[in-house]
Amino acid sequence: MARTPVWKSIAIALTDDIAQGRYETGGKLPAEAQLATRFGVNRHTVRRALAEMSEQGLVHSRRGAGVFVAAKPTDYPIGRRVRFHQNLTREGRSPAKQILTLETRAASAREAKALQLDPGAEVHVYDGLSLADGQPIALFQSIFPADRFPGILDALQEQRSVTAALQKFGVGDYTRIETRITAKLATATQALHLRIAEGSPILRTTGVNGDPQGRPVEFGRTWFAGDRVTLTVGGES
Amino acid sequence: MARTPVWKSIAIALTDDIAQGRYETGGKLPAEAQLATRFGVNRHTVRRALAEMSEQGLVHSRRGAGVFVAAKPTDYPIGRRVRFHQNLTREGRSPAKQILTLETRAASAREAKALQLDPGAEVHVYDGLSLADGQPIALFQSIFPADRFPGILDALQEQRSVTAALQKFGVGDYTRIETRITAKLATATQALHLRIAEGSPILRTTGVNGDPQGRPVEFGRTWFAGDRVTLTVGGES
DNA sequence: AGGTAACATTTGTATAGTTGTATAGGAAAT
DNA sequence: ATTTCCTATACAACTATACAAATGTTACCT
Repeated sequence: MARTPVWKSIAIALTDDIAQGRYETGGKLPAEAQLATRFGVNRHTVRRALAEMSEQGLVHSRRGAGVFVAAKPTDYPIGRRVRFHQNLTREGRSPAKQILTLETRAASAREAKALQLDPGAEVHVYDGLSLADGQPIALFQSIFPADRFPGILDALQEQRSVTAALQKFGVGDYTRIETRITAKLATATQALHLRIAEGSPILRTTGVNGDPQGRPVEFGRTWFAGDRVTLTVGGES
Repeated sequence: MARTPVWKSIAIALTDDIAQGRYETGGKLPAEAQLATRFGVNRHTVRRALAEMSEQGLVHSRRGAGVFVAAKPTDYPIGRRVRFHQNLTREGRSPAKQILTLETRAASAREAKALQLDPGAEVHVYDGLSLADGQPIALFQSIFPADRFPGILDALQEQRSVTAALQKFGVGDYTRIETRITAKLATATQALHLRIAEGSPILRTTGVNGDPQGRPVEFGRTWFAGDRVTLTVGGES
């Protein structure tokens, strides 16, 4: 008779707790030490159970903070119009953006080409972090031509929304000109922001948005946490 | 596999930022709290990174003010001609002098001997602070024979430059007759002026400058902040 | 103009809590 | 005998929170 290991039954019990809604998604589980006394076992045994659940993507832990119930993977449509805020509210999730850095610098060759600028022209750069229900979803970098959008960084600082900021400059609508998607591994800093392990899979998309006249207005790069996002293509709306 | 600690990768990222010139030397870094949100970690983790960088002399912090990019150590040539202003402008740094006290008093035995004066003769004393890019570099004390340079204190008060002041009295050129260098620990008052910790290493130089005829015109003592200055000897120009 | 008081900002310090990792060893199943 | 499961302990790394201390800024009064 192969008895089920203790840790497995603990994992089942905790999984059930989550399913029953006793711990809400995104919420914190009791500390490992507390769970250990609750189940009357050593902390390591609880850890073994949590490791199993973590591997299944049910929970994720942050050193020093606690163990959290993982949110469901996000479906993120990549169509002609990509609007972060819209994408998430449609799914009933609460989006948020966090500014990491705002700076102005000379464009790299790659950036200048994408935006059809002279090499070395000035660009405004917006580095940020996208969150859904408080959980990091993606890192992004938005680059705008400085001469056409002077002071756009101030607008972004106030509202954080690219759509709203561009509207201030008379760009009421913009659509994707080009999108590329590749797979990468998370660097240390990326992993830090996205709260994933170093070396976890990352979806990187590179895209250029243009105004109705076809002039490029934004060159954007986005790094999605592969475990939390599913990109969907097609099915335009 | 020993993963690199989070604080280390932050220190590396910040060091790189400084090296890339994103934060100019002498300039202020974002507040610890801001850096913490930018890197998505707790403030203490940022502090750990800053502590490492501070130990390496890359930054220094002032409570209530901020964290500043430490200026690179200054190469200060001690040759036959020591000109503070020249030394720094050659390195592309902006020098400044700050007067602490100007007074006239009787020379001590040591001072009288160095200047070849009768014991108890009157001397003018110029206590001041040298700065590079706004950062304190050294405390100094310049002593002049009062009978030969009456009213030199007024000249110094106007221009603060020893070279210019001596020129007013017909000393167009002067060179080092003698220089001594020793190491000390900073006293409380010295530390205050130099903005270093009490007990930090201090380079003390004692020197006598003389006119072309070999007559001593100035007896000077300088206390350099050991962390910020490297004295270089030889390689006359 | 100058001083002063109040306030907000920022770094320094202390304490406690939480997860991550390493090591060592006992008990039970194969 | 060996392997797996679990316990026990200790320490490192990071978080969370609160408060102290120094600084810079601004408003206001004289």
